[in-house]
Amino acid sequence: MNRLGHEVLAAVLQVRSRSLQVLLWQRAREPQAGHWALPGGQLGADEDVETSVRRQLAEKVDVRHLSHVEQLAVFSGPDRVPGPRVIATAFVGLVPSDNDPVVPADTRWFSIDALPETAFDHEAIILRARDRLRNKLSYTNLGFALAPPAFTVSALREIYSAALGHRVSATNLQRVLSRRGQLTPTGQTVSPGPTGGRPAALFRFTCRDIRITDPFAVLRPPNARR
Amino acid sequence: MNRLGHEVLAAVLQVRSRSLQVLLWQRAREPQAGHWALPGGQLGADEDVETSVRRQLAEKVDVRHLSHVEQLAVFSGPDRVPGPRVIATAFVGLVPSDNDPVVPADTRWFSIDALPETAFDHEAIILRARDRLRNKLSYTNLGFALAPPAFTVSALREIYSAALGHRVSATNLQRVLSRRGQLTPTGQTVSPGPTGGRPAALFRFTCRDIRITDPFAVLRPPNARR
DNA sequence: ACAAAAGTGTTGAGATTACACCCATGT
DNA sequence: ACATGGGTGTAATCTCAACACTTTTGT
Repeated sequence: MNRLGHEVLAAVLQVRSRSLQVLLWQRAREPQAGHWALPGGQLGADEDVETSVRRQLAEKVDVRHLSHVEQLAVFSGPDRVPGPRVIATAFVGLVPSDNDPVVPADTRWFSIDALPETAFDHEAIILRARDRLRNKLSYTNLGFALAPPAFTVSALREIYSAALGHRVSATNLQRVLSRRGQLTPTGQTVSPGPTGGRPAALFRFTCRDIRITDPFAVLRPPNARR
Repeated sequence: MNRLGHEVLAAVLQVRSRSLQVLLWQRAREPQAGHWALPGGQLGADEDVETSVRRQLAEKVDVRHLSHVEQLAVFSGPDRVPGPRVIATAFVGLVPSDNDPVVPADTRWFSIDALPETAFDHEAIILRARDRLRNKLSYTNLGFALAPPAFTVSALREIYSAALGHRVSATNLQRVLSRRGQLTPTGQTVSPGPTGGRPAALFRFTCRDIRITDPFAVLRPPNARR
């Protein structure tokens, strides 16, 4: 049987400083020393790819910060890395924006809009991960994975704006998520800053497991009223 | 380096006799002789997974019949097949419903609602493929991959009904697809059957490359009217 | 004429954006 | 009082399902 190397890679995304950022580490050795790479590593003998990626990520970030992990795609070009062939299963990982996990010295966050020189095919993986996130923010409750446990609508607006790459209206964001039952008020409020203003109510996501909240409006079964 | 077997598998789907069917072949040898399996095979040394799956499928169906092929997911449980470990990259393949490709003697179409005894984890792959197709029919133009080059709205309704698993109204199907610009009239009509009726107009899909036709209605950029 | 199948008109429900307006707090 | 940020009311727009109605054919 033809036997091949197999690695898992993760694009770990977080909204930091109002921009969508990805966690990368700088390669110390050839090939491509100095280039920035996605965390990951070789698939172990007794683990599936999901288990493996969580194990590999533990070397870069405290896995307890990861609010969501999902498969993205296989990258399998015969020459995607130099040397012996390695197939990669790529993942998206998400970290809520209030966390600031400790990361190793060779590891940094980069805004996806200003990536450094990346290794191999990792830039393509990062962009695919970003697109996946943007799509799922629209039709699932995936916001829970980017938001802190409790938040104001303004704070949530910042997160969505950064992740989607365009302005989001706080008014309408609250209404859309509320209608879908995604937001639950905690009952608490936050006192306004020194400049005044009405105290903001704190919310949390009703459900912290991914689910489709916007079943596609078209071509739905007859008489399937929500 | 840890080296593993890697195979590609495809759930080739087609609407036949008003039901969504999948192409399976019957295993002649152990393990699981007699069970029905997805077409596929070992990844070659100099091909990526997309290339490989098309090559493997050529042994079962004339590849020219395939209107669309896309990655589905990686299946990587360490014991998903007996013997040495093999990781599978699974695909969805689609065949337009007017084709009846010649298939080998050990190969048959099965309705997804009445699967035979399947091999390994292939049933899970088939069901994932079905769900992927159903979702994409709603928010992309993927219907083109199931429909013949030209068709009446009734014929298209049959195809969508079979693929989605529920009744679809011809009236509303035509309106939704037309509004999205997916349908182009050919100008031709089909003469009615012996029972009479108005002649049906023939349509074709405007575009035969997959694209998202229903950009998610929510959380779209400000002032982005279509 | 009548039945059959195709296609159009129309209505009502629901969702979403944009924007005006009201609310609660700090200075 | 007034500025500031938070939150609600509401109108205009779109989309879609349902169903009545019209059109075009064969018998």
